[in-house]
Formats: sequence, C-alpha cells, structure tokens
Amino acid sequence: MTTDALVASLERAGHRVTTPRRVVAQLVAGREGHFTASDLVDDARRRHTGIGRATAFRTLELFTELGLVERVDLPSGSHAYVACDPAHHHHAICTGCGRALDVAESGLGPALDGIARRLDFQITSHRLEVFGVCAACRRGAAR
Amino acid sequence: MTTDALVASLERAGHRVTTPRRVVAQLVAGREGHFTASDLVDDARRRHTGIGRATAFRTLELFTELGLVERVDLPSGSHAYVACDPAHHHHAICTGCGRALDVAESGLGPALDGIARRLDFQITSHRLEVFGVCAACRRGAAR
DNA sequence: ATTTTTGCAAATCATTTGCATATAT
DNA sequence: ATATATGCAAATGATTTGCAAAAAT
Repeated sequence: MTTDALVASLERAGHRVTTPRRVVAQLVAGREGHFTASDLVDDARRRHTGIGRATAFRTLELFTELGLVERVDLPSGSHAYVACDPAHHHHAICTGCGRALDVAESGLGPALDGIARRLDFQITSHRLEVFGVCAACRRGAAR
Repeated sequence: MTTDALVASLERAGHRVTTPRRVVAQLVAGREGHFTASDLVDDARRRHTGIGRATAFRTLELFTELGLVERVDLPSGSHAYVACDPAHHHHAICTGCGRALDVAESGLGPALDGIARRLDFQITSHRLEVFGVCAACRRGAAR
C-alpha cells in the first residue's frame, strides 16, 4: 500500500487531503508489519512531524473506516493495525517478522456453513486470525 | 460452568483457594453471556463482596490461564470474557443476547490447511470469532 | 513458619473529547 | 466564505503495580 494510494482513497471518499493526513499515510505506507496506534504516534514524534496524538488516532480510524487499514487483535490482547487491500479478507500474522499476509476468503465458507447449521446460528460476520511463521522467517530462523 | 468446577480446577492446578477467588468464581459462573473485567468489578461492588479491582483482574487472568474462561475481542474492539470448557474451541457470539455458543473445531481444518499451503505459512495458532444471531433470538425477534 | 494472595491507592497506558485555531475546499 | 480538520491539554477508561497486611498451606 503506497502513500499515494492511501491519499487517493481519501480523496475519492470525499475527505479532505491535509498535510497531517498525508504524513500519517506515509507512516502507514512505510510500515512493514503490524503496528499499534501508539507506535505510529511515537514514530510521528521521532520524525518531528508536528502530528498530534489525536490526529494520529483520528486518521487511523478514518483509514480503518475506508478499509485501507485493518485492526487486528493480537494474541496478547493488544490492538494493532495493518495496511491492507480494501477487499474483505483475513490476515496471517507472522510472529517472526510481524508481517501480515493476506488470506483469501475461500476455504472458510464450508466451515462457516457447517457451524451455522450445527448451531442453528445465523452468522452475520466473522473474524479469523491466523498466527504462525512465514516462509521467509522459517528460512531465516534456520540460518 | 459451575462455581464448584471453577474452584476445583483452581485447586487441581495447585493454586490457593481463597474467599475472593471463590467469589469471583461465583460471579463468573453466574454470568450468561460475555462480560468485561470492569463488568465483573462493578458486579462485585454492587453485591458488597469486598473484592478489589486488582483481585478481580488477577483472578480473571488466572482463570484465563487455566482455560476456564476465554478472552474474546468483540467487533467493537473491547475485551470481554466468557466462561468456557477447557478444551480448545471457538465461540459464536450472539449479538442479540450476548451469549457465546461453543463452536467445535471440526470443519476449520481443511480451510487452515489450504491457507498454510497457499501462503507457505506454518500455522501455530489461530482464532476464529463468529458473530450473529442465535436461534432463540431469531425467534424472539420475529415475535 | 512460610509462601501466596489481598486490597488499596497510585501509576501506567491507550484512547477520546472539548474547543479555539488553522486549513482545504 | 464555510465546513472540516488540527493540536493541545485535559478527561476518561482500562489495566497494572508496589507494598504492607491478611490468609492459606
């Protein structure tokens, strides 16, 4: 996800393109793995952007609404964000490098159908988070 | 999950069985749906148990470690707990009544295998949360 | 006796909000 | 011009921690 793509989406959705939002977009685009809101705030301060805490949170919230960023809950219980494609999907989060790989939806359908049927439960939404080690980290770790 | 079962598990795991822990066990056992730690603290105060905030959090953490209670992340992003069987499983959370139904693991395996293969990702754990409306609430709502 | 647990109050975090000012349209 | 967005600092909420006193083994 590039800075430009983030900014373009903002504009397309009718939000104002401001300098602070550009900066946050840049910080988000520059991230590899997942990060917390506070990570981003620290990042902003460290780089002497004049971005305030509130703006960082608000912009992150906005990006989340637009589906440009997704909020994930780590096993530790803390909240993190990852940049992502607007299409619906899930993430496989590598515990080695923190990167999030996109998981295509396919494959889950039958399992969800089974659950719905067995429990007589009408599913309206679901969330799958997969944790593990990515190929690169497996190779790296074996070094 | 009964108070006794919770207390018995505590004992079995070599933790001291204290009055505050009994009380928290009772409060947990008395809950129907999911609840936050703060809910429990309020509950404790309302009933004039002498339980402090810290104890409530610590006991909840202990129960979680023992697998007697599970921490779930609601779509809102807030943390909640549900009493549950120690066996590994997931929950289907009803947005109507807040109750959590147990989801047997079966059915997810193939989907996870597919994900692991497609992404070349070694899965170590995963979390599935399903949200929707249970049969009782559907009937109730249709009343 | 000894170790674990408790309650309290204070500390720490994360996140949100009010509001006057600044900025994008 | 006007609506929207910003920064600040203060408010809020959730959770954790230090520590002396209390309770369980």
